[in-house]
Order: sequence, then structure tokens, then C-alpha cells
Amino acid sequence: MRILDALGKRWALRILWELRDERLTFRQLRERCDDVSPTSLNQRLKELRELQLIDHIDEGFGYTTLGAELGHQLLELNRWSLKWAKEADNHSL
Amino acid sequence: MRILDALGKRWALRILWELRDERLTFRQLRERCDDVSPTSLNQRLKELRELQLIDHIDEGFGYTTLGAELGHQLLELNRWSLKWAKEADNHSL
DNA sequence: AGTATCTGCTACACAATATGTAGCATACTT
DNA sequence: AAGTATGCTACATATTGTGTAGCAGATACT
Repeated sequence: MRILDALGKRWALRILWELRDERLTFRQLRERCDDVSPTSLNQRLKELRELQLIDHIDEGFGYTTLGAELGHQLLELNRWSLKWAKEADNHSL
Repeated sequence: MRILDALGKRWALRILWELRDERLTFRQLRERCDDVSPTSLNQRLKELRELQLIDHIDEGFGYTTLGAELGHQLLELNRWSLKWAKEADNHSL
């Protein structure tokens, strides 16, 4: 469950989500992630790089080939969560 | 991004994963999640219940209808992560 | 009635992790 | 040489998680 544990850490999913369709610099990524602290961001980036999900070539951070596949899954997850938002609201959340 | 943030908290994904094909009691869930502290488990369960992803009727904790859909996504994610494990190993991790 | 054994969950002291602000070192531009 | 990006680190503070013990309720059995 190595990957699930990694994705379960704070900001990990969010970081991957924010990279879904463009490469971002460290600072851009910070802004998108509600100004997460650079310490935390750097820590997560390090881990995600070790897992070979993202890399840091030239113009900032972005998906590796492997990471891109995960990104696709996140898109599905998001499509679902939009539906979730509707239904959960209907049930008075 | 309410849901993504919730899923990004520690143990959240793991908890959902462990419930993928059967209802579990509080204690069973603890064991499956590497003996996570009851404090953390309870905290996460509370949040996931508020999000209407899991419920607690009769025989322990399990998916709601909404949660079951998310569980399906996690199965996909897992299928991918198995493939990931192979490839990442090949690239000398 | 008493004991045993489940259940979900809380208390609390301690440890790990995240936050927020400042700023460094490097590179590129002007 | 001064300005402006980059990724990243330092450090004090706040938040969160951990680990152990145990409570209170329900069910079952003697």
C-alpha cells in the first residue's frame, strides 16, 4: 500500500491535482495549493519525485509518464466528486 | 475541492480502501490500518460520515451508496498502482 | 446477579508534522 | 550592478497524530 499511503499524506493529492494540465513552478504550485508552506510543499514534492510520479525538468514541476496516468484517475475522481457535491447537497449537507 | 482535501488527510484513503469489500468494526478497521490510533481513526470516521461516504448501521462501518462509487474508483487506482509498482521497480527504485 | 466479551469511543501525555515568515543561493535580464 | 525570477531552507509556533489505558453501553452466558 505504499502508494496509497503516499497519496494519503497532506497535500499530496492536491498537488497532483493542480498539475493536471500544466507544469507549474514551485511558487505557482504554492499559490494554487492555498499557499501551503514551502516546507510542506517541498517535503511532498520530494516524496512524489521519489515515487517517480512527478519530475522537475526545465520549466517547473510536472507529471512523469507514470504520474500522468494517475492524473487521469484523478480526473475521473473529480468528475465523480462533482456528482457527489450535487447529491450530498440534496441530502441536506 | 472539499472532497479532495478530505481524502488528502492521513488515513482517509486507507480507511476507504480497507472497507472496499466488507463492513468492518471500529477495531477491525484499526487493525487493518496498521493499528492507527483510535483518536485518529475516530476523527477520520467522523469526517467521512459527515461527507456521507461511510455510515455506521448495525454491523460496523461501511460504504454509503455514494461511498461505494468512490470505492470503485479506488479499485481502479489500485489496479493502476500495481502496474506502477512493476514499472517503478524496473526503473530501479 | 455476576462475569465475560464484545462494541464505539474518549483521556491524556508525548511525538511527529505542518504552518508562517524570513531569507539564502543560484541563474537570467536589463 | 541591480532587479527579478527560481527552488529551497531555517526556525519558532501551532496543529495533528500516536500509544496506552480505560470508560460506558449492549449482548450473552452461568
